Amino acid sequence: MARGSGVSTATVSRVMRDGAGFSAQTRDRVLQVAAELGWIPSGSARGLASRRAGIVGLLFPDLGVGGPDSESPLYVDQVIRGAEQAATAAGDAVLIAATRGSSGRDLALSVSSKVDGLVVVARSLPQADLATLGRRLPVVVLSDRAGRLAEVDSVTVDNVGGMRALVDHLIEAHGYRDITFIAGPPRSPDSSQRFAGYQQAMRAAGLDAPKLPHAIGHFTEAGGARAARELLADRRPPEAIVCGNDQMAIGTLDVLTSLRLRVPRHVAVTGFDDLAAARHVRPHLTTVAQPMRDLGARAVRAVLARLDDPTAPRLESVLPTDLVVRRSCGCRPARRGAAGRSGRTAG
Amino acid sequence: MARGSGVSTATVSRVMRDGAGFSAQTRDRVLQVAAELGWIPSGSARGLASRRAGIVGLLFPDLGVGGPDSESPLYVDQVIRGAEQAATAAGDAVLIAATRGSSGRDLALSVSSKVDGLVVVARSLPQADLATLGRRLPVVVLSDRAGRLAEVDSVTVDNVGGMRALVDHLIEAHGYRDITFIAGPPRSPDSSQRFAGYQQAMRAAGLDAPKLPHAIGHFTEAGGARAARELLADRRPPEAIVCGNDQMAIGTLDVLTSLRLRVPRHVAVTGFDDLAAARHVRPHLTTVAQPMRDLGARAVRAVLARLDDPTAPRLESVLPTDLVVRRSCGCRPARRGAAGRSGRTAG
DNA sequence: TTGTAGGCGTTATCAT
DNA sequence: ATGATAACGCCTACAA
Repeated sequence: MARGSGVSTATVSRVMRDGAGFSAQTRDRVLQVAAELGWIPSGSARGLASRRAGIVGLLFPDLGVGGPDSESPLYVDQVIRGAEQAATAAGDAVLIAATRGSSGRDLALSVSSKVDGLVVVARSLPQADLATLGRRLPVVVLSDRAGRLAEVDSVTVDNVGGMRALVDHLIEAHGYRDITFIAGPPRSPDSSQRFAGYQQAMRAAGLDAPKLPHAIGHFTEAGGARAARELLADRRPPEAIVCGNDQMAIGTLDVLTSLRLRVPRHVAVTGFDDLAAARHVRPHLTTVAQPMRDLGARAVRAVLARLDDPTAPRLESVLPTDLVVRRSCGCRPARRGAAGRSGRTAG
Repeated sequence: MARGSGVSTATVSRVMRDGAGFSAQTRDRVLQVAAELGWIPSGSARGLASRRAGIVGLLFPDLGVGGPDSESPLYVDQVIRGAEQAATAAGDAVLIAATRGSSGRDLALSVSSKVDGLVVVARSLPQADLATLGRRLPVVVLSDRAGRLAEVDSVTVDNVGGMRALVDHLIEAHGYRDITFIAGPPRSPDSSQRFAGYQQAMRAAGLDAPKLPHAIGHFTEAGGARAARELLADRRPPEAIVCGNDQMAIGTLDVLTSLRLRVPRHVAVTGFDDLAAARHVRPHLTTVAQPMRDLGARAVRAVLARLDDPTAPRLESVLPTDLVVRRSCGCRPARRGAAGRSGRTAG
């Protein structure tokens, strides 16, 4: 009827949705009255009627459950930014929630009720729940091939190829043969894929590849430091220490410094992720860049696409990684301004 | 009626909301059927009927508009995490959206329709829009005293006291008198408050305080580097360079290194924020810690509180900051394990 | 171009 | 403890 102006709710609705079917005059009138009244359409009512909330959910893991220091993998921040960008560009919004320990299932249900689809970052949820959720609404898993088993779409990164390119570089450009690997959590898909890439590179060069990582660093700075300390207690330093991510590499660098071992002169060190910290740490960290923002953006787009076409074949997108050569592997610094990137990995 | 079990929608509703008024038997039955069907209540319908979406919105600025490199203040990530934690703890969820340039108003409206209340980070929105929004739903501004003018709640940080404590330290503990200030964007409230803190400390020590900052670094690493380069082109290095945030301090460190000036021997350098990078950079950065997560958490709680009691007096919360003394100011490193913190600033 | 009216899936109020 | 039944505020044919 009259939202204050003299038109029907239908007309107001048409105007507010940018649809067609009204005169410019009517539109101006409606818009003006709305502005005067500070009136905003109700998202809930709109969502109910159109069965589309205009919201995509993003679930990510919060490890170190509980305390104020609870922490998620650092790359999650970038994923969130990428997701936000893609969603906003599509006129949607993103809802975020961190699953903490066993409360994950309840949280997932609560979030599910508010969104049209879900992006689930690796290790946020047990696989069984993924499959269940996937039957109710579009679900895209990130950095986790569990999607395949749960039969939902997935967007991942070429961990194997990235790590392989990195280790190839250490072997070919620097001639290292004695290369130690510090892994992340045993059950992390990212970690095991990266280790596989390391094994492949070693074997391809005719070197012995261990069946298991030399140490476990849990993807944290402290964990990496602990792993490095243990490694070096046993034996003389290897030629290179390859870490499963940047945070562990940073912890390793600290330990080496305190042991008066110079990097890269005495030992080379590498990471994975290319966090901002990789450029701040000394020496600058040679690592593998993941397109973290793009990961988030693509996952959101995949959700939106699935909403449009529920029958499309399952998506299994693998994004390439980039080898980023800096000083910690033993390379000389590039000239100022040179990017220091190379070796884009195929998807 | 029968959602598959044999009870009315009313009963299902009661069970799903954890309310009372049903037998344990009925509850189990409803829950079981729901699980079997994979049924989840509709958030939209629920929101419409109860006029409560269970969602809090978070608006933050995305500067460097446009390109894939668009970037927000780094502390925003932490604010988001804190907001998520507080919201989840309260059974709500948080919706995030970055305002990019002039599209801010539309985005704000779109988000407003989907949420019960809004947290608005400084510089996301023109002040006029803040006031307008504030009339429609609870709005809490973050890091910006604009809240006062717009008559909405605000949560800020004691920028003045934090910077003052830092500069006091430089003057008293190190005896510096020639202290240069690199500021952020001219219209940033954070920046001008920090400059004011610097001025206060200088005057209190009987030193000359400039009316304007010696240089402007726009809160970015590149901007800080540029500012440092300009400063040092003119004159011999000052005893200390105080930067308005950590990112500019990091840029400044790079420039000093490339000019073969040692920090802190030749020049002391300090930051503000205590980003993770402050501990990675060499030398470790003396800075002022802001409780960024807490900032986000409190803002969300303020929104929720306002929802409960619309008539409560306006909230103007100022959180204390912590002086974090590391090596870049000239202090010797603390013993391992010592926190290196001191000087909590009053609110 | 505009209005009318049924329906979206809950919650909340009354009954029973 | 449970059921029936109006709202809730919008969208979407359908009609004019």
